[in-house]
Amino acid sequence: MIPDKTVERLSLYRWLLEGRVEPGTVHLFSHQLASMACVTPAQVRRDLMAIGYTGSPNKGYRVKDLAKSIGRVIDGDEPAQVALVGMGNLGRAIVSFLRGRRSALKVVATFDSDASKAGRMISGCMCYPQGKIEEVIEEKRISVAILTVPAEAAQKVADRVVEAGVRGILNYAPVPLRVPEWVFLENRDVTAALEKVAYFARQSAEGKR
Amino acid sequence: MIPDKTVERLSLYRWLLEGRVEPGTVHLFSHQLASMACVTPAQVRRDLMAIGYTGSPNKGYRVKDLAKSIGRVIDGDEPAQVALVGMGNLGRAIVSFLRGRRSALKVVATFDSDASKAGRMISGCMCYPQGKIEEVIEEKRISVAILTVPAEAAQKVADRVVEAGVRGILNYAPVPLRVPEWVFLENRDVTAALEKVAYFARQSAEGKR
DNA sequence: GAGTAGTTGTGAAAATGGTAACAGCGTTAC
DNA sequence: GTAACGCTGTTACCATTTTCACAACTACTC
Repeated sequence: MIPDKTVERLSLYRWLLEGRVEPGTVHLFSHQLASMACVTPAQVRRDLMAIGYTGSPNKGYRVKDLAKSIGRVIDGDEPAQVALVGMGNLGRAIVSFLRGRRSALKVVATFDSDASKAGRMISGCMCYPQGKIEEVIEEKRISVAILTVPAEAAQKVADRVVEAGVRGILNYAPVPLRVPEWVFLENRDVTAALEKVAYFARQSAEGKR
Repeated sequence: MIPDKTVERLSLYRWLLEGRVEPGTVHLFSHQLASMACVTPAQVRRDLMAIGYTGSPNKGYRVKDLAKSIGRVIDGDEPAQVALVGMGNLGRAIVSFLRGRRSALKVVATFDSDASKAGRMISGCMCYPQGKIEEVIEEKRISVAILTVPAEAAQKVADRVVEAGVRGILNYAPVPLRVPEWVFLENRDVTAALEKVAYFARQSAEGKR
């Protein structure tokens, strides 16, 4: 099992390799990739060790090969199907954002409690009424859900998507969720992140005084 | 210095204490707060130790006192001033979201490269042209910046806000940023988060097969 | 007043994540 | 041919974060 943080960095490495590299570059050393990703060379080598990719001591890593190897590990055989629940401002922004990026991950369904949004394409994706969560998730074999619903609704929605078969949740609602231990949960509360940044910014400012 | 993760949880505890508690509750035990926050009781006690708050062995923690103590540590004396750069879909969504929440953090300025947005109130906050970043940040003593700009622009904007005096950056652009070591940086790349969740969701699904 | 139940605060251990150091190996220089 | 160089893969070490376990304490009971 590859550690949490490593997966995140691998995703970044791949993105860098797919277009952020000097055009025409075939080989790359760990220190070059490290510099682009703002991490140490040792970190890069260790991360690549986790996926079993091996470079040559004198050429480094083959850009295309490496990107493909990372893809095999992260994406697996077929791309994961993703649903997003809660088409408020944040939900729509995320859907639009993801549509613009090449990724093996596709948002194939969105849901909203507002019935007037149902049945329409919003931000390029079909929006269903919330009553159809179970039906659509099962039918489309959706395994990942993004939650951008109000705090009050989050736990109930989480319970429903888990019950319907979702194995991973990316939670933007500012509330902790209780999920079974086999469901992977990542919290992305904006307020908490901002308070953390503000706290350390202040620490830094006080240190300078 | 309080550790990174602890600050995030403290922020959550405070939010829970300020309204998610059974009305009329005066005292609270660590296991009750832990249950609400979905962490272990030991974790709660450790976190509170970090801010030097101490409860009574038989009553637990005083709800109001604790919330206030956390606030003193996290917020400091005066609330931090926040700027957001990049009023695209995501930027506007975040500004709206933050406006709706009680928080010591106020977004007091936004910026966009699109000149037609300049000088107008957008999502309830004054939007300035990007040329005024330095001027406005210095004038309003802004110490925290949220970046929701395209990947290509992110490093340049980061350099400018740091130069102007910002000490903490919350980065939503999907690109690693190089900042001086005294600037606190938190990355919130949506794609990376989603790929991570998808990876572990798949692991979980394969384990069950 | 002594005993009991239930909690806190904290040292010690475990787990997790990152860094440093080095053996091994192509490649190049001479 | 061989010595030297520079990089990789890997191991051992270090730092940070979480969990465990338990002494100390307070209220309550009898």
